[in-house]
Amino acid sequence: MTYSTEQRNILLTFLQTNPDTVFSARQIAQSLADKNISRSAVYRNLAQLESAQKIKRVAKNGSREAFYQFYDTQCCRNHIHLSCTKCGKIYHMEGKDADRLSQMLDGNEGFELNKSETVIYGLCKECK
Amino acid sequence: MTYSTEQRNILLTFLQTNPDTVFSARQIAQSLADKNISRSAVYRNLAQLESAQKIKRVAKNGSREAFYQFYDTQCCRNHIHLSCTKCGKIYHMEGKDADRLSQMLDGNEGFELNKSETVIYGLCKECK
DNA sequence: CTAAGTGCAAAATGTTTGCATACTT
DNA sequence: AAGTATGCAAACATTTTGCACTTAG
Repeated sequence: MTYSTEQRNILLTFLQTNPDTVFSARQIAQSLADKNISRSAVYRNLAQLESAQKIKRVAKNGSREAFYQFYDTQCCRNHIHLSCTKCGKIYHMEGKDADRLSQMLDGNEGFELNKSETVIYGLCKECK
Repeated sequence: MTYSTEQRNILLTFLQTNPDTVFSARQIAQSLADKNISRSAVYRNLAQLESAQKIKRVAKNGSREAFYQFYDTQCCRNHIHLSCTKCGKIYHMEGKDADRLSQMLDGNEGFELNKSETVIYGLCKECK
């Protein structure tokens, strides 16, 4: 069994409040510096929440830190994430478009897209 | 000016010989253990070759290591990389298909794809 | 000869772990 | 009471750096 602890809730609430931003563990720890949570609790809970699929870990290209974002199973399943390299915002590609993309890869290259692993990078409407 | 050194050539040759595989710095250092190149030269040359755009650094999802692969400017410009999560091979999505994908993102979401930053994950024809 | 690169060991960075203590159920 | 989580400090893995020495141009 996993307990509901103050620290876990602090962490999840923080990520939940910023669902469309990707944070490094360090940024998270920093943002919660005034809260009652230690560095190791941050790391352990990030790992715990990830395997509970409440948050998602993403690799970021220039950095060797681990990055995390809130992951709403309801909302994010079957979505493809578009990440703006300028403003850092995450966009969710809707079902029909996502399916078209998936079908296109499957048809032309015989490649079966893994939607939850893939992040597409570029510039969003606002930034370009 | 940058010099052509034995160590730099060892490194580049190794990656060039395995153009469709992604290696961590550690794996590279290990594979070159019998060659005349130190750990720091591996790291410094990986960085140097990356900024010279002869190799490409990619983030991999589970790991906090840096990964690198050979990057042929001639061949890889304008390609989208498809990475098989099972066998690890990299596939290059050809011009016409890549353009269709790019246009589709631009049209439906107003998102301008960055081809060289994006890696699409999934299962290749052979592995699925 | 000069600028750039090398190897080594030490430092820095980001993350994980052992352990005694505290909290949840 | 039992099982789980916490905080701290120490350990760890990967990468970077300082420095004296070597090599390419």
